[in-house]
Amino acid sequence: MASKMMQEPTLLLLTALADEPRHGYALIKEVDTISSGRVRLRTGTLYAALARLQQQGWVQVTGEEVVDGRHRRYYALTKDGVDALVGETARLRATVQEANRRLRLRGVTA
Amino acid sequence: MASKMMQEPTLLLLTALADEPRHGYALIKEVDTISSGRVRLRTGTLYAALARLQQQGWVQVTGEEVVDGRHRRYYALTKDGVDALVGETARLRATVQEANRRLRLRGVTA
DNA sequence: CGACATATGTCGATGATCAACCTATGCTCG
DNA sequence: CGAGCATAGGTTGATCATCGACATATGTCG
Repeated sequence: MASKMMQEPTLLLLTALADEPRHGYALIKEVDTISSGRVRLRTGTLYAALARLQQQGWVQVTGEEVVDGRHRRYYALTKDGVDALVGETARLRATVQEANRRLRLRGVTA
Repeated sequence: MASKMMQEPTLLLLTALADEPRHGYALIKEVDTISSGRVRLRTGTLYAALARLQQQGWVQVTGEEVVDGRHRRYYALTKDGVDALVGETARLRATVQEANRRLRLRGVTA
């Protein structure tokens, strides 16, 4: 399992869930913020990803509520989800370091 | 252009080309090394990616040679390719930092 | 002679994301 | 009071990078 690297929307989604549970619409705005406006999660991407991550056991629904007549469903990272995010960031950091090391060899200041 | 994030095989491919030009088969082994054996570039992925990156202007063929009766085609990063890699690593580093910051808020030592 | 490393490539399937659409409520502005 | 926007949930078909399998050829080792 989990042999293939996650894509940027998924990584940002897990990052947006890393500190506390959030509901779908809040995740879209949070990802927008985290990525400095670069990534706007589409609902198609979001709900497909949440369904997939739940099936993988990385994310789970922790509650629902109605605020001002609007329904909210909250999602949270599981222990496995936290582990996955920790592992992914470690691997990415290593790759980024290696890329920058090679760029410096070439004379590029990264 | 270049709105969508590159995937891990592409990132590793650019990283493998970051210090010096390499030929296809050498890129497969180099990516394997960089990723500590985690990512084995399939030739389907490699040559499709090289074709795509050439069309994007990030990679170009810099020479060909025959060594021990075997044909080698060398690929290198262009200026745009270097810029793309620098930008990508900067964005990834920022996301990784943000993910780790949130994980620490949760009490996870990343 | 058979197997393996080196070297380049093609092709159909898979799957994550995108773009576009849908429903519904509450608030604000004119 | 009606239009438009932000909030909140979702589905569906298309796109495209990657995967897995296959194809071809040479040099080397046992």
